[in-house]
Amino acid sequence: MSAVKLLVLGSIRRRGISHGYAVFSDITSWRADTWTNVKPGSIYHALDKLESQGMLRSVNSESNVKLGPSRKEYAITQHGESEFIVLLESALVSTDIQQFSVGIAFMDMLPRRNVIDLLQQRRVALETSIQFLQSLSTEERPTDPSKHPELVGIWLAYVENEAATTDRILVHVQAGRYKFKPDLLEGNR
Amino acid sequence: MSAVKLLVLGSIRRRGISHGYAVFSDITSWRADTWTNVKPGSIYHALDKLESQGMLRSVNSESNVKLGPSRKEYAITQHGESEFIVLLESALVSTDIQQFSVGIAFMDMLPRRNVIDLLQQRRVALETSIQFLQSLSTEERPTDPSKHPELVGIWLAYVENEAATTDRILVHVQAGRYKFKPDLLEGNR
DNA sequence: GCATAGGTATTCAAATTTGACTAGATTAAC
DNA sequence: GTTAATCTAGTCAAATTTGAATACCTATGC
Repeated sequence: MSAVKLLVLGSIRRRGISHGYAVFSDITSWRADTWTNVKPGSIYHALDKLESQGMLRSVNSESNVKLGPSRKEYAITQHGESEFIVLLESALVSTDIQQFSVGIAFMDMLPRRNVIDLLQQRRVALETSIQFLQSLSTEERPTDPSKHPELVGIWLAYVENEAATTDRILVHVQAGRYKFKPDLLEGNR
Repeated sequence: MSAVKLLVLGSIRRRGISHGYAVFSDITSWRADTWTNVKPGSIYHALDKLESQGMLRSVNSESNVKLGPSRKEYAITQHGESEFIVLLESALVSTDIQQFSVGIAFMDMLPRRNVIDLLQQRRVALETSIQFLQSLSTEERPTDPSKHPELVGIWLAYVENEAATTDRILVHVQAGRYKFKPDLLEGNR
């Protein structure tokens, strides 16, 4: 699963009412097309799919100001809201950089505490990968690719870099940077 | 395009005559299933496709030693050989880590000189990305994701790490590590 | 006043990927 | 010796992604 659904839900959520081309413009304007790979076709497919799953609903906006061909407009449903949160949380723990990027783009939709927790989970998962990769034996004259020092090196460097990146963001978020969804300070529990 | 075609061609090329399940075993044995994402279904699809494009041909091996259900066996054609080289060269310059990994796994099928040249090209492409990402302005209170310091930071760290990784491999290859395809030392030209 | 370029908006066929399923052979357990 | 598990091998429908094509509207130059 790519990050299209999260990107589409997030874009529509921001605007309240939106349509395919606006989602596409958002995504290209915030350069998400370079750090993920979503093409127009995937967006329209995702819109159909999300609507059929009850996460979006069609709205025929009164203020459908014509600037071109007719549009199909959508709004997010309650079901879509909760799906958005689920996808967002899973993106923030994903070791995949594309998923993770989209998660960071929308992280302000969650409370700070929650984000810190998810980032720590990602950190742990990356640490496990580091341990695993370090445990692999390599050979100067590798008999098969799994023993190739450069191949192992590529992936070790990748996960170590992701771990460092995660740590850095964690520090910033813990230090109070960026605005987040207000946390309900719960006196009970 | 994922790295499936390159992986399938490379696996069959190594064995001379092979079949879907053997390709799948190779790929999992050299852990390519963790650093790319190829599932059995994609392999069989790629085999069909490559055959229909004349890059593989069916062979009914005499020594089809039965150890289970019947197999479909393939060998690489001359056309497949040249496609393999094209895909391999493009993998080695790709900034995508999955593509690149597969390229490294098979780099010994090219002459050392050629590999060095391709790695230098990758290095240049990454440098361009670094320059671009460094030129982006960010905001503490980003109005949209493209201005988010952490988002830009994630990608900058990624490409800088890839650049460093490429440099490291380049140094090793230039220093004479690993065996490569013998270079035809050309007196003319 | 009209072609044409560019921005807006979507559709659709084709290619690819995923995930679940089928099924034959061999091994291990009992 | 027969059941269950595992390994070998592949198929197929459904989901997703890609890329090209369509079509409407507005501004611009000439």
